[in-house]
Amino acid sequence: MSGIDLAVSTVIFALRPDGDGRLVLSLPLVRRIRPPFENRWSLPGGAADPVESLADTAARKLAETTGLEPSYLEQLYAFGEPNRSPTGRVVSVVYWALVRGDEADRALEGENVTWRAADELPQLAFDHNLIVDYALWRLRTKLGYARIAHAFLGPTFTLAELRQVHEIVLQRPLDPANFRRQIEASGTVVATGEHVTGGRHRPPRLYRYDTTVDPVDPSPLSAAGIR
Amino acid sequence: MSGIDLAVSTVIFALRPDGDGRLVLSLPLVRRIRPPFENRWSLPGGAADPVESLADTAARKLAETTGLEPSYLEQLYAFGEPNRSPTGRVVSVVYWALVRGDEADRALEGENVTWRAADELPQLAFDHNLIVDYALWRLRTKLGYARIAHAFLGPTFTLAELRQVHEIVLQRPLDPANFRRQIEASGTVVATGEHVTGGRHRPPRLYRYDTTVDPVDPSPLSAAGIR
DNA sequence: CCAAAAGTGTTGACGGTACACCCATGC
DNA sequence: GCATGGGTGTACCGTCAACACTTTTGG
Repeated sequence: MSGIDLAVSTVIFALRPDGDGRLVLSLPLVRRIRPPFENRWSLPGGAADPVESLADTAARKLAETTGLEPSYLEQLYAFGEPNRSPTGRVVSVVYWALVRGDEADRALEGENVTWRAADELPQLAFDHNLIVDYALWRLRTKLGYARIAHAFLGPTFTLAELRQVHEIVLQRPLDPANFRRQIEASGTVVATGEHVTGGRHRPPRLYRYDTTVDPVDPSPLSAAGIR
Repeated sequence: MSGIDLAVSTVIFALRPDGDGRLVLSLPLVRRIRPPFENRWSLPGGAADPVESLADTAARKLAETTGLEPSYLEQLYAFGEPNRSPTGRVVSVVYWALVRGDEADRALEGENVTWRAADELPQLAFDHNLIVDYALWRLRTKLGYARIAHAFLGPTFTLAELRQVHEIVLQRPLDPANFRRQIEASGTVVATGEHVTGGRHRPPRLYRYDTTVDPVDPSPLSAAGIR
């Protein structure tokens, strides 16, 4: 009708072990099986659904390609430059998502789905490299003021694990003492009272995210239930 | 084709004098002349253009309804809830814009276009009240960390004028001394060397925005030339 | 006891706020 | 001179980075 195709894509972040067993910020890519950019890797996505909300479509595509559910999902940007697809006008509403590491371990992977380190991506189809760069920038920026790192972890975690998430995403070491105080001051986590034993050191406390407070985003959109 | 209509709308902010001559944060609304929401006020916008970029469409619609050019334009959000229009599925990519006050004085206004104070809006069509709330939140938040207030002013301005912009948008008084130091420390304005005479007080310096530094947004998108 | 990581305490630099005070102009 | 706003100086306070130090486990 309007001559413009509407698509939904998602940048999916997870922390996965690399060859050496070290956790790396990674994302899944899907191989394009038809032109344009045939055989090139691209972001998971597809045509917008006439009935679903855009966020639901993003979550569904995420589940279809990875078998996972997002623990965090947020709209990134609507990309609509006229020449971004050689086949015609396409406007892509892009979301970004976080998935838990223990879930990502059992993620689908195969001939047409691959996980790659976020900072070592091949040349992707369309403008998807730019999109990932922007999503990375948003993730790193938002980690500074919103408490979303727990979305990479399970329901309970130690502060050392939470700090490791920050360190991997931000790519720099953080002072354990100061990190502890910042998190405790934010009031977003509560101690479960349990401890983790088995390490060759003092047993750390277990925490869980406090769901009763702190919406990550105080914007009017979250109040309206829009993600 | 997909059964989804793609629209572009814009929240246009300007500082305009109210009845008492005091500047108020205002925005233009257009009267809907057909169902749904016939005769209701709504945001300027229309169907996405197959050839133009989304930002260009937003700027063109802005010019068509107000006769003005935006001094700042940025994408706000893509609204796409399935039930936001009673006539069918519509996804609206919404932009927000700032226009200069001296331009806004000669803005078009008539039977089907009206300017209203941003915090005293009537009930608008569709979800446009929510959209304006979000745009207001973004404007106020962004004013705190990005130097965009000059977009409301002419090419040269005094620090008192710039401070007044902040005070009106943020709706609270600011300390002139501290405001001066913050702005000067940001390095985003330079003194022209000229002064404004005629006031019953010491003549203030004139400043202009320093275009050589400080992109308002250091995100990868602005580096790629996308607004 | 030793190693290692958890957790606490202390200090100094920095940025923002409050506010006293001086400057330059019109009347 | 006086009122008015422009512009400067300074003290205080909270936040954060740096780092010394204590605690609790496994071996």
